[in-house]
Amino acid sequence: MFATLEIRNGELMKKLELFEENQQEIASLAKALSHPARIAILQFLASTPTCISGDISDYLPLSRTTVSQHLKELKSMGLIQGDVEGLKIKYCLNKEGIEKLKNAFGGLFEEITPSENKTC
Amino acid sequence: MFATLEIRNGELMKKLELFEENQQEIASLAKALSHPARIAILQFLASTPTCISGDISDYLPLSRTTVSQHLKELKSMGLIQGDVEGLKIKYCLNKEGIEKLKNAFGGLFEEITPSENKTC
DNA sequence: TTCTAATGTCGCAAACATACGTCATTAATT
DNA sequence: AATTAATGACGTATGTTTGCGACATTAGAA
Repeated sequence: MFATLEIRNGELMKKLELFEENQQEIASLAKALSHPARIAILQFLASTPTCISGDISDYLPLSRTTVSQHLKELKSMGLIQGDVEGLKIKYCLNKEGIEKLKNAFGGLFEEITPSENKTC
Repeated sequence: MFATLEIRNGELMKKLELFEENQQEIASLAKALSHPARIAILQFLASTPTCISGDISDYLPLSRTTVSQHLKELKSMGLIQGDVEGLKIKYCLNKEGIEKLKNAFGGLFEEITPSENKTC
């Protein structure tokens, strides 16, 4: 369950890579949720009746450039999708990604439920 | 639901403070989970039959100092507790903290469930 | 009281994240 | 073809996180 030091290609692995796939996946997903702007974006996309085109930064206290970066991060984690439609881009939650997110955290939460009969 | 620019004490607020309490809380909890070492620590604490004293870094590919910092972070978010017992410290999951974590994410996950009948 | 072991704190360096202005690209409009 | 509007990419400044060795603190053992 817990990683030990390894060498690969004659080089020391990056510290992050010394953990399990499972641990890395959850950590990555958690990182995607670790900024209030990204939470706000997910909530906003969920709250609209259609996928959104147009400037999401109108709804956030951040510049368009910054929001664009947060969108990119959410997209790279598969939590949202952006479909090009002519000059505009329609942003939407990505069903599979959100499902993956829920499952990953669900699994973790089961794993880390403190047992009742633990002697401390 | 979405913050607008505000001034407080004549100073510009920190960007992070421009978001809702709710969004900030989830983001902070997510940040606590955003490193594989911290996931591994939570899993490890959950997996032991008693609370753990002794060097958790023995089980992780990181130095004692680094692990100590990760423990501090988890503790500051209330996810674990460390009870001093003489010279040793017994680390344990913190029931209330884990509960809070589950509720926060549970709430978010409900909120961001993509609706079936959305027109995209 | 001195020594030792368990643990935290400090300070640094390197890596990474955030925020944003400016520029590049491209689709539609004139 | 030239213009405009929507958007992403690039560069950069500033702040935050990570990782760790060296030092400090403290409880108990000798």
